[in-house]
Amino acid sequence: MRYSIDIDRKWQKKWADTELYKFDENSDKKKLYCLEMFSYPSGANLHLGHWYNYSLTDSWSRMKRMQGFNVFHPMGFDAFGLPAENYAIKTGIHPKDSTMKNIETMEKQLREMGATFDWNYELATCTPEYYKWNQWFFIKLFEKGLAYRKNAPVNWCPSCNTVLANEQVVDGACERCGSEVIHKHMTQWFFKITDYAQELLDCIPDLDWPEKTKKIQTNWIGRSEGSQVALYVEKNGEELKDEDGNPVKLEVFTTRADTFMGCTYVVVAPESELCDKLTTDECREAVEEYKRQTSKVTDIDRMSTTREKTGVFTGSYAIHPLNGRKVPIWAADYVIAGYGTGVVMAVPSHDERDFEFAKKYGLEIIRVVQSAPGVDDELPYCEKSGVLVNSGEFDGLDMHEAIDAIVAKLNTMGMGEKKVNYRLRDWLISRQRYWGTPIPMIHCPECGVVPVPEEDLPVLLPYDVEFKPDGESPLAKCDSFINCKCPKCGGDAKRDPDTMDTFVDSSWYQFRYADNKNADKIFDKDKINKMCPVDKYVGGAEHASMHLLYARFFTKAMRDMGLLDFDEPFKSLVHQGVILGSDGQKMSKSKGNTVMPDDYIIKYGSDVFRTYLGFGFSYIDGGPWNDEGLQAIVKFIRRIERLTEDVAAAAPAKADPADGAAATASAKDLNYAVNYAIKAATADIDRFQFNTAIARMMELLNAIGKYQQTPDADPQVLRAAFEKLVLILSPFAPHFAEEIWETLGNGYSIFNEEWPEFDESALVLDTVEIAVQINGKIQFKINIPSDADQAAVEEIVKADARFDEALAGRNIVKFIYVKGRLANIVAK
RNA sequence: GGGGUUGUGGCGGAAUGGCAGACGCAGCAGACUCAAAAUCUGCCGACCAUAAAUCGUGUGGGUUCAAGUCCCACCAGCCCCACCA
Repeated sequence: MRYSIDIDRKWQKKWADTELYKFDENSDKKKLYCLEMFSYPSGANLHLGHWYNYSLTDSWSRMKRMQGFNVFHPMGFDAFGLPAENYAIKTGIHPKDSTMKNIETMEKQLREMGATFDWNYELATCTPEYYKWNQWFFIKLFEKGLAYRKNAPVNWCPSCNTVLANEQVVDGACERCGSEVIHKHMTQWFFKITDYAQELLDCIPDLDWPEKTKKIQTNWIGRSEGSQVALYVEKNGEELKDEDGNPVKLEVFTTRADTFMGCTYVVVAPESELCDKLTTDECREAVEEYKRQTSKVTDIDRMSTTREKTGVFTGSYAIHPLNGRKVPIWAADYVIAGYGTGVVMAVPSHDERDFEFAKKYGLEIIRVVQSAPGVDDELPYCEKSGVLVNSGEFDGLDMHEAIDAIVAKLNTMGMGEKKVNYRLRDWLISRQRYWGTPIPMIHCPECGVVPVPEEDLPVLLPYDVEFKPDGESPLAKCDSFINCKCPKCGGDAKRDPDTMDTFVDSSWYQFRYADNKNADKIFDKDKINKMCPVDKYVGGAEHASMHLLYARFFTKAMRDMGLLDFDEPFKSLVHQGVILGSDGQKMSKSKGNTVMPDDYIIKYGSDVFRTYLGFGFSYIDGGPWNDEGLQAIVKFIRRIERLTEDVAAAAPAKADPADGAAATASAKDLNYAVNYAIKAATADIDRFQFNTAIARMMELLNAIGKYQQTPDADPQVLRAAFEKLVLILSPFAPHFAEEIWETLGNGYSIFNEEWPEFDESALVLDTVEIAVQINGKIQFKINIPSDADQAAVEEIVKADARFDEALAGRNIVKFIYVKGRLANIVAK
């Protein structure tokens, strides 16, 4: 037998013909839902990242299948998105055509991987059968008040006259034409994920997720406990009032209400509506100019504490509610509209950014906190401890008491309260693009915003659309799409011209898989409760904050709508690492450092490639590509091939390595090796540590080779050990293992065999070598009975002549024995 | 700027706080061979002629009987930051 791609093809055909991996919804085995993050069909070929993620997660799920789980393992495509549209703009090939073609190619390649996907459950998000339910759910969210419209900035290229994605903005310029990108405000749809901020936070500790991912989510939600305080506004010498004649209040969130008496100015985000309202006629021109400047700066740069602060006076003043001080209101870009209330109280004496700004613009600086009474610390003094000064009735209070006292006082005036703020912002889902789910809303001049009636769904994405960028959403230019009748009044109306963020598609696909052909419902509740949540979810760590949070939000919203009965979509999560180019850089076509899996598959077969991916890297860390180690697997597979011939020649009668154990010492050694390999490999595969699992298999192969060399080797014992090796290797080399199984006359299929169990008693050795240390330094090694207790070990060690020599007359202070490992003697 | 993360032989990488370098790749030596390939055996962190000893997990501190592992500071690299997916 000689393993090659032909063997891959032989078994792929047989698996397909016999529907070996067909999922049985009615099985009474325990359900296990194993899911990899689905892929975006951008290029025509599967890249190395897909292979790394999918092939090895498939190995994991193959083991689970052999362990007796009813494994649900579907695959599909995240098929809407910007790249297909960009490709279309460049080449004229319609996104639907290129996407469908890419999906076809990728499906074929995924089959060539030899994975256990059941293609009956496939889905593609760009099909009306799928996106209909995006629209349906959008309307449900709208009905619940969880979808709403507000103004938000977009990146705008004034030259191309179009909206740009962040990735299309390179150093503040349009990637196509190089013009300077500005921020433009548009009315857009948001999902109110902030309603779930607290629950999203509360459920994190119970998730079986990587700690770092939990940390990222916790920080992303960013709960902070503080206070909201308010100031009235004076504009042109008069109190500013709203349309109803009520005084306008500037609401400010702060974690440092204790410093409120030191507030000497207030800052508003320049792009906010509030800023426009506050700006006086005299200052209008300067503010407008400043807004033009800031519209070019990214949020990340704006929040940087090292960047030089800039700002401009709005002409209005805020009135401090406690001391009546009239403080100027400035517009400055270190405050961001979408963040908190978009207004900041500035206390230059106790905040670095405020201090820098105040010094630059000559604003007043008043110390209100001292580290201890009478100590004039250098300003800004930002430590979170101290006592108050220059704060009238609050002088002398500890700053923590002062927060309570000041907020309590403000509260009696209706000007402040304790408040929890979250860094998390609502999810902006409108995209001014073609290749996505149309937003199922109608804008009627009479009735306002009206949802499309459920029976009219899906709102189909039209095929013939001009999606070249020229200033409008592509759908807005498609007359047959955009013009419609209002479902309420029947009058002429227009559809929403935007499409949804593709993260909407990927926030609930994990549920649709389980009921992917349901034409009547988003999914059947009983079915989803039975099949979901996902038991093991595997994908890139780059999704730690957004995709994974959005999917959790959708699950909770669906639960509250009664669509399903659990709280979290993904019980257990693993992130595979990133395989970089051999230059240590991220792989990209432009850098020319990509690796094509197909080249290796053709040359070595998919099993060699998969096993190498498992062996050559720490799965969770990834690392630079290097195929030198591939030889390790080539040699490993060849050795097994040769052994197969030897073993197949022996009688097929089943024997256990343990049977021979009583007979010979060599058989006993082999039996130990078999059981150790099974135990360790099983545990390692379970925790996605494939490199050490395969290392244990190599050790077992070495042990089998050694046994084979012994003169008294029993062919049946050899065969039994070899079969165990093939079984535990089978998840990584499925075609190869299937071929061996057939060669051995063991029938079809090896994947219907049970995963081998190990025998703990075979792992108990009579003696064990331990290290003897004095004060932590190794002196010598010694064999002891493996069941010896500390007293017995102490006696054995003390009786050894080497011990006296090493002790050199010192006294024994303490004797520590770590079972089966070492003895450490503390000596003085 | 904020958040996350990594740092171990020539290389990929192992190591529940317990003998650092498992398992391999590459390399070196030997066996087999007319020869080569393949295969098999042995060696393979530094220092050192060799052995012993000593040193050794980015740097500097600390905790501990014991630190690659835990804590603090620093250095270097990588990833993410809300319109890429």
